[in-house]
Amino acid sequence: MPTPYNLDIHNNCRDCDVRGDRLFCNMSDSTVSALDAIKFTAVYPKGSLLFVEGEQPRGVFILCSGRAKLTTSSTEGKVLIVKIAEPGEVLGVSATILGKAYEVSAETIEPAQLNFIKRDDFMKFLNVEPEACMHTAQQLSEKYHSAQREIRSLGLSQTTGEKLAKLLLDWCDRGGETTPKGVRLKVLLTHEEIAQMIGTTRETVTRILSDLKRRKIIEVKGSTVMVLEKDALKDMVSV
Amino acid sequence: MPTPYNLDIHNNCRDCDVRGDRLFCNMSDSTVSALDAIKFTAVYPKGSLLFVEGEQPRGVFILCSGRAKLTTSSTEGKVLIVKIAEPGEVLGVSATILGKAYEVSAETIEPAQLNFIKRDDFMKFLNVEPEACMHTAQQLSEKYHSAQREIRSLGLSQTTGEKLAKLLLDWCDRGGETTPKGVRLKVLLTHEEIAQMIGTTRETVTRILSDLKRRKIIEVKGSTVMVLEKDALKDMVSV
DNA sequence: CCCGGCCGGTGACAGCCATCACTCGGTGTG
DNA sequence: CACACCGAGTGATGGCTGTCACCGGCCGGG
Repeated sequence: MPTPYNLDIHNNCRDCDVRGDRLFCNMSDSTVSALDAIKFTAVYPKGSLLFVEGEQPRGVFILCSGRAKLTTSSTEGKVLIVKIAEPGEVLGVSATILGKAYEVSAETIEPAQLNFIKRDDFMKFLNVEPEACMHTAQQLSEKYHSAQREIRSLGLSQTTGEKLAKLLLDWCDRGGETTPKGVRLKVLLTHEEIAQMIGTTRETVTRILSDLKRRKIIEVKGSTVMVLEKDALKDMVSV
Repeated sequence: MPTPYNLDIHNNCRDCDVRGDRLFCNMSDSTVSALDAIKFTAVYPKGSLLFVEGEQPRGVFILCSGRAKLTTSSTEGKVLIVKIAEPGEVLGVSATILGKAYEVSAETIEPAQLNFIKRDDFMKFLNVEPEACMHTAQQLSEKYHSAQREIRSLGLSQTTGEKLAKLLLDWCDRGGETTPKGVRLKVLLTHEEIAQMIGTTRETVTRILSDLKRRKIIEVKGSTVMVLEKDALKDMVSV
């Protein structure tokens, strides 16, 4: 049976076949059943705004499949992509727990399935299910960890080239496909979005990528980037 | 009776008179007693290294009194002060929970009292005491929240002046003493350290502060800074 | 088929700021 | 008292990169 957006939909967390791979969802049957009872599953198209920076927290979203970008922006309209969230992550936890406004905005960049849990239900869930609370603490630790990496990269990089090199290396470690020639990456972001990830402008990204091409460190064909000289990238990075 | 470093030492968390004010420590008597059983209290002089970035996590430190700076540094030796931790904060939680290396270094900048809890004990504590787990999740949420603020400031600020203005405004909201003339701040950091907080150089900090003085936005006398025109600072900030 | 919009590529230019190199005053120490 | 050391202040300079401007290619829609 075809499903919307060609997603493999799991209506029931208990029977979810990828549950074991997910840091948060990997909990005992009884806890997951409790989760099933309070969650609302929905499939969102690309570009859906899940929540907006500054908004009072309505609850949390568990990203079952698809990816979402977390952004923050200045009053001048400049946008910073804080993170690309992957399946398994829980979005909006910290704001929900603290009862403070969401500190970032979340927007799907692919069709995505999400489980929404209302704030009250989620808090009760944490209080009643110690295992859930523990997994939430882990999830938050992961978030803090990756936020620290971001801070390091933004604060310590000397040049924009360094930040971009670091980003490419990150991608190599994450979704890279290693080939004899080098690491092949699928980059589904525009130069504009890459710029927003490292806090610079589109033109600068274009220029640095051109430079890397000229120096035969990378090759670009459409949306695939082939990293030929990973070591050369590493040499550019001091963070 | 005089105590080392003139600190008011609490050997016993249960009888601690500031417990109620502390996000983490504000727990039921039974939970706090369990905490008392596994903690090691010690007083550290200024400049003590509690843990170092990259080190495997030994456990967590609860900051009872005094402040500590959390730093991260590049291979080139450039240092970024990620945060000044205040009493009540728990340091090293995320690394301890994940079992990954500490992502920052922690160093006391004043004489400080800390409770150390070994990793195994802490993890058991979280598993056995749901209330502790909940408070840890809150603590982590706070940490994530402040990390996000840092990311915003580092990534979205257009100029160094903007970052410094934002830092001054932060200080006004935190420890500022409001007077008819403006907000009086005690700045116990050197220009060098301020530079490390906003990812710039000492010279630039000196220059920007001089500029603010010339424009009569601030006055500096020794280690006290008087903010005369808070609004002027706000105008400099778009983040 | 043409047109508009989005994305990528490039050049010119100015401005911010990191770097280097001094100076100066205060503090502590031998 | 001389000296070292640290923090602060300042000038000169060069390079990175943000900004503005324009062009070309691609794609989808009328």
